[in-house]
Amino acid sequence: MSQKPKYYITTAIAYTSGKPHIGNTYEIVLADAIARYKRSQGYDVFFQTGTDEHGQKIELKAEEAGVTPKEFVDKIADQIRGIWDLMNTSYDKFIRTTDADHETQVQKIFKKLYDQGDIYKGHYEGMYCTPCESFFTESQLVDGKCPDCGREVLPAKEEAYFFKMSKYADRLIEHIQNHPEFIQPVSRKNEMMNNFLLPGLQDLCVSRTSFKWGIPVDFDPRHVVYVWLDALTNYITGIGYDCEGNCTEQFKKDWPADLHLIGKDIIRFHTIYWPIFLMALDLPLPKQIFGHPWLLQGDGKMSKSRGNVLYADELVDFFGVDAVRYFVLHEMPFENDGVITWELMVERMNSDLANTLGNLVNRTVSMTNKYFDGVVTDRGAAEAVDAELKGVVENTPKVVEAKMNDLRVADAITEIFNLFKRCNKYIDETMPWVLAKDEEKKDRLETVLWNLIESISAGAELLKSFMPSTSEKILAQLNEGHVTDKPEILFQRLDIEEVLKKVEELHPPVNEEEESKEDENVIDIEAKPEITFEQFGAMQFQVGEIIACEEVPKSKKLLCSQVKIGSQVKQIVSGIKAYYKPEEMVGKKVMVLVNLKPAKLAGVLSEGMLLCAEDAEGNLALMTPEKTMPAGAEIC
RNA sequence: CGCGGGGUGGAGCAGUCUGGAAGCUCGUCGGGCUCAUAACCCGAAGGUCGUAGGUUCAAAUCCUGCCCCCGCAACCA
Repeated sequence: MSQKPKYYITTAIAYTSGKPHIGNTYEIVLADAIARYKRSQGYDVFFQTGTDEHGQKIELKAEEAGVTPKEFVDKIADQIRGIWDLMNTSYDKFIRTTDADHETQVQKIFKKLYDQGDIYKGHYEGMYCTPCESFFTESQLVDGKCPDCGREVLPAKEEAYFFKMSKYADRLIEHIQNHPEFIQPVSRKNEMMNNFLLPGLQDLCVSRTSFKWGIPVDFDPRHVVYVWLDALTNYITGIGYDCEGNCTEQFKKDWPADLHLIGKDIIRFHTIYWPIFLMALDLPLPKQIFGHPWLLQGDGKMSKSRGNVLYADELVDFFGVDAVRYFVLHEMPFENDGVITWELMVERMNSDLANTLGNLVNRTVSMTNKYFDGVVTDRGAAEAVDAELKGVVENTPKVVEAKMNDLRVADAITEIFNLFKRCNKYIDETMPWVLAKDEEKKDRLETVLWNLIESISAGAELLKSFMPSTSEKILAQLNEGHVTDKPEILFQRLDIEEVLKKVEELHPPVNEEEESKEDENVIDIEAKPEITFEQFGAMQFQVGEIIACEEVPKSKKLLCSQVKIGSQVKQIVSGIKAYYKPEEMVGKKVMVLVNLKPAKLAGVLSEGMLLCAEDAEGNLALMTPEKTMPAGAEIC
């Protein structure tokens, strides 16, 4: 029997729709650092990660690629696993939602929840966005398009199973209020409570009939289990949950999870739906859910046309595995999004890794070789200056432990590097090269070097969880006072200009003109069904002159315009505040859909629609007549 | 009055709960040293702590108004 306390940590499972970028990779590295640290603290750690492989999006992508969905996800899952391995992450289990035992168990869970009345059959009606696999109500649409991706949506109605969320809401609210550590960072807690729990939970759709690539509902095979009941349950199926009661020993030991590490975008699903599923299954809730921030590109969002998408394997080619681990762990603050740029990485590489740490090891090994042929022991020639160094060495593990317990991984690393900085200072304080000139100071010199080796080794030991192979290399070079003949360069300094040049060669920048040209030519929108001339004729378009315009109070995007059309004036509200100022609207002649049924927007009546062109980024441009036309002129 | 987070030397952040000489990393400048990867150590310059008021012996910190940024929610005819 193991006496060690257990620690079960998971990452979110990665969606197998494409190659993961550095932001996705961050999560697994963070989890790995925590897992390794807990192991070093004597915990019996189980660390699970994996892939989420079902859904319509994958079905479509596979079709495009001309392969079966299974072939498609096999390839991507391999790729993801390859990157996790490249990053030297120590996961114990890589679960895939296409694993047979997971699928079986999800079917059983679905059935159980149905039998006990938590899941019921109803139907879903609304506008559906295929790429996002989401239904939206009419009112949620943006310009009649998907609010998430901006693409076309189609009206759809389908039979579906729903989960009764409201039944467990009170219990969940109570749990969250009684366990302040449950949602991390705490600022997210309020967001969840105020926006979702307190106003009342909607029932959650848990099945689909619109695609096939999913786990079939065994008692109603036209349905497949829809995303969250399939994906979230990986945390229990992966360690051997069985809802008929035959759970594995491992499940009994490891559940509930100690930490679900997830991105801040899916906090809602993990802090609301997941706990409620668990309540329905009569299982204890995970102890903590940490929604980590995102790692962002310095100059805006990643975009392939800008050639600035960062991938882990590419960064590893430039910097090496441990350096990349260091960047992502160190640059990520606890609560706000972190920024990562080539400049920043080179700076960290040079100043922290090469200068502070690498050079420290190098000079220590060199001096030990030079003065003592590579072997030193403690001569006991202590002096007052040693005490401060020793104090830092003794204290750092405690500080690191405190930081790690709060999941402040970046801070923990900083503490370790402070130890190395203190070592560099110690060298200047003791000036070994001066001691070396005086034969009588030989013992003191040896003691100084011994203290250094011991201190650096202690630091390297702490570094193990964050930069495992670097830690090993340092310990091997110092080897308890029997140092290597020649110091190995741990991190080579890099020249920022050269790096940027290479990056540019790797990703030739798309120049502005080409990019905009590309945008113009490249926009394809989903084709709508053909209409008749009569249908077209039903719509009345006219030129309107904007005679007044003001912002709609309390709305972020709306402008309210008075539009003169012929002899009448209509009030029209439009979502274009981000692109036009009210004063520049006045006087414009624009294209208006006049006979649209009036509606209220943010409480303001709108009696028509100003027509705009929209590019791929959602930028809008008003349509205006190419020659001067009077207000009210018909557009036909 | 939808909810929440934030605005601190050139850059990135800590400090705010529990008022009491404004701190860290990088960069810049000057000095020291030479064991070392032009690395290391020391020092300096640089901040109206978004803004306007208030409380206080004392405010980055507490209170109030306002401006700006960012999430979530709503909304974009």
